[in-house]
Amino acid sequence: MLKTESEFKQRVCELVSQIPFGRVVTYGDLAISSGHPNAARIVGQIAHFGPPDLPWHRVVNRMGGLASGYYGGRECHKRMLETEGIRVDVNFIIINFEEYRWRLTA
DNA sequence: CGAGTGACCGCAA
DNA sequence: ATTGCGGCCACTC
Repeated sequence: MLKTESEFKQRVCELVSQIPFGRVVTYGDLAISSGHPNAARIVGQIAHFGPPDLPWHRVVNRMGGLASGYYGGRECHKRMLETEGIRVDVNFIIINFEEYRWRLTA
């Protein structure tokens, strides 16, 4: 068996790194796809302390809104999404979020 | 090693 | 419809 240490993190890390361009995912989905339906909080921790190489800017909350602890602030995050071709509301909420939402193969 | 925190989500009043 | 609270697991100090 694999090491029981942070199997969850490995899963989330992998999924995030596999998010296609111009696509977004929710913390909840990542948690569910990782095996823990209500571990969305952990995803946030991993996102904050996790590897910066991963496109965390493509990860948003359930409402499709940008997070708060992103490096540089929501402004940077918003620009990133816009760079990906995703329209973001002035309230930092992704427009047509469901349309950009990437379906995880749970 | 122990305690606190956290980029969340879901439900209840 | 809105607001408030709890829970769950991992990571850091």
